[in-house]
Amino acid sequence: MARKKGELGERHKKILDVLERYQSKVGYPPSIREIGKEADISSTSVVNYYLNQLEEWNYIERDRKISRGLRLVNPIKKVIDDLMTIPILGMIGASELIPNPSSDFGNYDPESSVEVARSLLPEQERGEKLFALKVDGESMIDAMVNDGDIVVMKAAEDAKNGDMVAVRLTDTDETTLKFFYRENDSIRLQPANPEYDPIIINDPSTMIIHGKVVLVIRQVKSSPV
Amino acid sequence: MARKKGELGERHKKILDVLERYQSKVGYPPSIREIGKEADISSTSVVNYYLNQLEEWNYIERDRKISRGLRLVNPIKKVIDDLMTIPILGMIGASELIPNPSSDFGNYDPESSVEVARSLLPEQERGEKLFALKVDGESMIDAMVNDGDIVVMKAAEDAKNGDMVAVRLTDTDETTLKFFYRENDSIRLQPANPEYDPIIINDPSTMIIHGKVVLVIRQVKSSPV
DNA sequence: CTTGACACAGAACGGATGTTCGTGTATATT
DNA sequence: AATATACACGAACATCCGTTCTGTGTCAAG
Repeated sequence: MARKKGELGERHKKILDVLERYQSKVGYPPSIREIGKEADISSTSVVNYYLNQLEEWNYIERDRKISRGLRLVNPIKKVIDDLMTIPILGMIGASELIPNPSSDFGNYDPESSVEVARSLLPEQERGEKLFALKVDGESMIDAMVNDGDIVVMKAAEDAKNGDMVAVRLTDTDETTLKFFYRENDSIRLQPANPEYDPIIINDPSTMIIHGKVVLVIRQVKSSPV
Repeated sequence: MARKKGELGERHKKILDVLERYQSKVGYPPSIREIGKEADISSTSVVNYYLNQLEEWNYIERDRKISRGLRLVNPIKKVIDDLMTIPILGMIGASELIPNPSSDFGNYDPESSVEVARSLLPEQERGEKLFALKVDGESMIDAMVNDGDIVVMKAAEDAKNGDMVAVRLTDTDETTLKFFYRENDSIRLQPANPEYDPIIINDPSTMIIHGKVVLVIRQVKSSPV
């Protein structure tokens, strides 16, 4: 054989190079004819021939019958994994309602979203659908969360022990952030600041869990005082 | 003039959202018919109509006559330069010394660094040389900063009113985070939590400013209690 | 010398996809 | 009322583009 199986020939490398440069320069993948032009291959079938091999060897992925339906396996994943855009769905405060996060994805607004490096998120939350809320007011001081802080959350109706959750207490009609503990016959909501006392819930129906807190971000600008 | 500048209709937002999701999920841009399907628009001409507007308003770029020949304007820049890797140079705690940040910046260690989206940082700090410290212990509760939090800072020897600074008090030998105010003949260090009292410094030589706090990040995993 | 695997080219086919046009419906403006 | 404008639909059209088929040349093994 002219080339050991699994090793890339000149044209394979050239095509991969074209793919990478084209994608990063133009913003979308090249067509077969464009690849041929860049890699000095006159026939579309030959380009197709090499693309099939590159796919088989797992250098690229192809979507059949789709124009420009191919992508590099490595770089794309990197780009996707690096940065997450998390929408800020609303405010959270003393007597503030949280908008339903499960409403469809019609809420695109570049003004109200935070970008977070995936590496900042806990391992198991990186693939989840997250949303963010901006803290309004100083009612969450016992959670060590300040006015203006951004709280990144995952929607949830239930929680495990030790999770920090956003809960709404229906009798006092307030929303707070607390650590969640299920005890014998009650639920203990523990503030992050040990100087504050926990809340004991005996009737679970007076408490609604909105979500689990994943990340708190405080952008320090200038003093509020 | 088609419309008031900067105002996006419902369908504009939806299309931008589809564009972003599709691109980041699939790896190449959607076709006009695919956009229509995702955004509940039945006619290709209507999708084309909105794409033309989005192009005119500089939200996207289009290459005519080319399949899937469109790209978002923002995300490309996002990938290139919107991620900062900030080194974690050490701990900050009750009696902990802060290593000199200007010493050796050369030791790149992926284990001890945080990646932060530039958009999270205040405008004027984005080009600066930043470093991060991990909070050790619960001595900064009055600054509403918890054990394990990551504090992103900029090195500084001086501060302006309203800045949050990391200061070391030489007489009590402790390092804390406080809002900085220069008053008549003294300096007032104000805790972020209003329930704590400020510290008044009469002798400036007993206080060393280590840096200015830019960002606080709290990764919520499980309860410390 | 065959044989067959491999690399390559060109052309033709047909589906995928961007573009254009005719039409319709609100709403505001004159 | 008449006109203009923004928004919307669907069909027809012209390309764009992936796929497939036929054919050529090379080279090593049988």
